[in-house]
Amino acid sequence: MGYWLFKTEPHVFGIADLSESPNKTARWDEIRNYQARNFLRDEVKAGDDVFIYHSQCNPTAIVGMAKAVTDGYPDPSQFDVKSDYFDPKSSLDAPRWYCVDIRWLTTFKHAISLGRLKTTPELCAMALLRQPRLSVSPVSPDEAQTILRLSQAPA
DNA sequence: GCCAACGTTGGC
DNA sequence: GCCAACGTTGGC
Repeated sequence: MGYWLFKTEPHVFGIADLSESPNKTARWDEIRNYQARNFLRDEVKAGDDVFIYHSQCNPTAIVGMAKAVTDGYPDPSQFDVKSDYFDPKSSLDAPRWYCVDIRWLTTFKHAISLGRLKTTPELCAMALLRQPRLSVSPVSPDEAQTILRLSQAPA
């Protein structure tokens, strides 16, 4: 079972939107970056755990967890001519973009700020810190355990 | 709002 | 296939 980190801007869609209807799933879509796409298409599997990270806010932080309830599948928005995310170069035969459905699991009592992540030695190799612009990134099992430990106590 | 880093596009 | 120009992201 894998661990991932998904980034989102909370003023658009954040952990509060996920937890609002805890039994519903949310489609994590509109991702238009090839590296992130490759993870969604090839590696994200139903049952994987997903850390949710809030960007473009203060403080930026890992704020909770969700669970992937599907494998990655073609993002419908790429076929919707009315969508801003419509991609004329994509086809049903050869979809270019992928998405995944997730369900809220937990909202951390103590969000883990980017500053705290950066000063935690066990996390120095984290993809989030190495490639800060990548919106879907892998988390190793060791990193996941460290993040869970940090979430249990304030900084 | 600024700016650095990074990703994408398109002419050649 | 290179690379300059341009667009986007995201921390601050």
